Amino acid sequence: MQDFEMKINEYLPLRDVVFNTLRSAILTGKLEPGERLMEIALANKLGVSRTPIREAIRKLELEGLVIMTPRKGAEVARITEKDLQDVLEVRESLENLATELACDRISDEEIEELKIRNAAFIEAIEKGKADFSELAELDVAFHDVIFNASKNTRLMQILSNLREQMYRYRLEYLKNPEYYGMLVKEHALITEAVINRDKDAVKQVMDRHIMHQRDAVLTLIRRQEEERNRKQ
Amino acid sequence: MQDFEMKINEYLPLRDVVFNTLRSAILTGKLEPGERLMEIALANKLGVSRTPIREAIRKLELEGLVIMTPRKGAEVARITEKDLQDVLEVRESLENLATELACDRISDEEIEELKIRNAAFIEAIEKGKADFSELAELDVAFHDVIFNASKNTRLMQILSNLREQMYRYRLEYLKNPEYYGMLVKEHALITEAVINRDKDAVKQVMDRHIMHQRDAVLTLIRRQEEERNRKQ
DNA sequence: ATTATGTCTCTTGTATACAATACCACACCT
DNA sequence: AGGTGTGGTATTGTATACAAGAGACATAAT
Repeated sequence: MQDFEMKINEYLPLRDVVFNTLRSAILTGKLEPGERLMEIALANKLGVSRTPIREAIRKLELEGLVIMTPRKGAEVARITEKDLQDVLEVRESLENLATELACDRISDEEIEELKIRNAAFIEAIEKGKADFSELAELDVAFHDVIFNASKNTRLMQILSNLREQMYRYRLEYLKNPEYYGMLVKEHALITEAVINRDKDAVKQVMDRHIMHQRDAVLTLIRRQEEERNRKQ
Repeated sequence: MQDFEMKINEYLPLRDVVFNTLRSAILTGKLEPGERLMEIALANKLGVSRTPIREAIRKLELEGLVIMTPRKGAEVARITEKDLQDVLEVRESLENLATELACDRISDEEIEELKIRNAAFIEAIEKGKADFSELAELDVAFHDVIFNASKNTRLMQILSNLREQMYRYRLEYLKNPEYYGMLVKEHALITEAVINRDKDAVKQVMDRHIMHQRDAVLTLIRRQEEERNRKQ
């Protein structure tokens, strides 16, 4: 268990603070897959009682980030290749839906926003200054504009959840500059297609975008798998 | 607050029993939208302490069935027409995905299962004996075969969640015999198309199936809305 | 040697006690 | 009359206490 700390936010209940803390610790790998989440240990570490810890774990459980076995406790969910494949299959379908809806429903302000985010992402990549998590955030911001433009709350919620499930892997993926050119080009095409409200074009490029991400992530997880096997 | 009781299951933690109890009370309307969920009251009613109640509420919160306002408490989420529209939009896309995947991946045993479920549903409708919730269950069982055949765990999970969000409305919808003929026909077509692994046909009929359901549910919720307005 | 059993400890599950906050009612002031 | 303040009460938030189950280890029986 790597170190992680709580950001204390005066007006958020402790359980939510704990929830956010644990969540991001899991997503960034500070809590490793398979690691047990022991209430007392976490409570001491974060300086609170077991109650908020437990309530936070309940939420993580429902989100699928931790697995509970009754009377045994919680552990960080292990993500298998199959899990990722499943997530990617659903994302492919829903990102498409979101982008098509965005074509119909995006407002002029949102179009401006999209242009700005796109430019920011490109700039960050080309200047090569941003670190990977900043890059990830810029990427998220770009796609969020499209999600929001779909005007479908439920869709946005499901998609951001699916995206978070893959956060770890996406981060690794953004560390590999070999993909940058492709990413920039695809974002540009997506932006253009959405602005023109051209659903066919959007579908094409979005399919490719997700497919590339899929390939990259799967390559990555397979490599990790191999390493793990070699270690044994 | 209508009456509802806990099914006591020896080896499930109380929090999960409470969670399931509250959840189905919400979905079937025994707990009405906007109703406050007060911990002590619920705890007394269900004969447990506040702790399991609170943990159940945390999960319902994440699922979107209750809305929390810090230091004020939880209330049953109000479902607007917009919410339903959003859910239906996502379902449309995902049911399609599931059925297409099922075409590729369905096994011979599952095909047999599908035929059986289809026949059972048709029989129940034609004999007119089953009550509405039985009918709903048979319908669910039919669609579940397809979900399972998609072999995508995440997809199955999201879809059954979305379906549950609409449970109330679907039940009303099944009370109206005017839809029965259409339902039976569509199920038959879906079965046939999946068996033939004919994705194009499947997409067509599934689109129609969901569209019809969408229209029915939206008509319904609008009628309810009017009634509510008349009452005031 | 292996399996069964019992005890000890660690951890979770549940209940309860205590703290803090929000809401409501009533009175008071303007 | 209307707004504002103040206290009391109801409800949530958090901590802790107690109960019970699961795992580990040791010991005894076969």
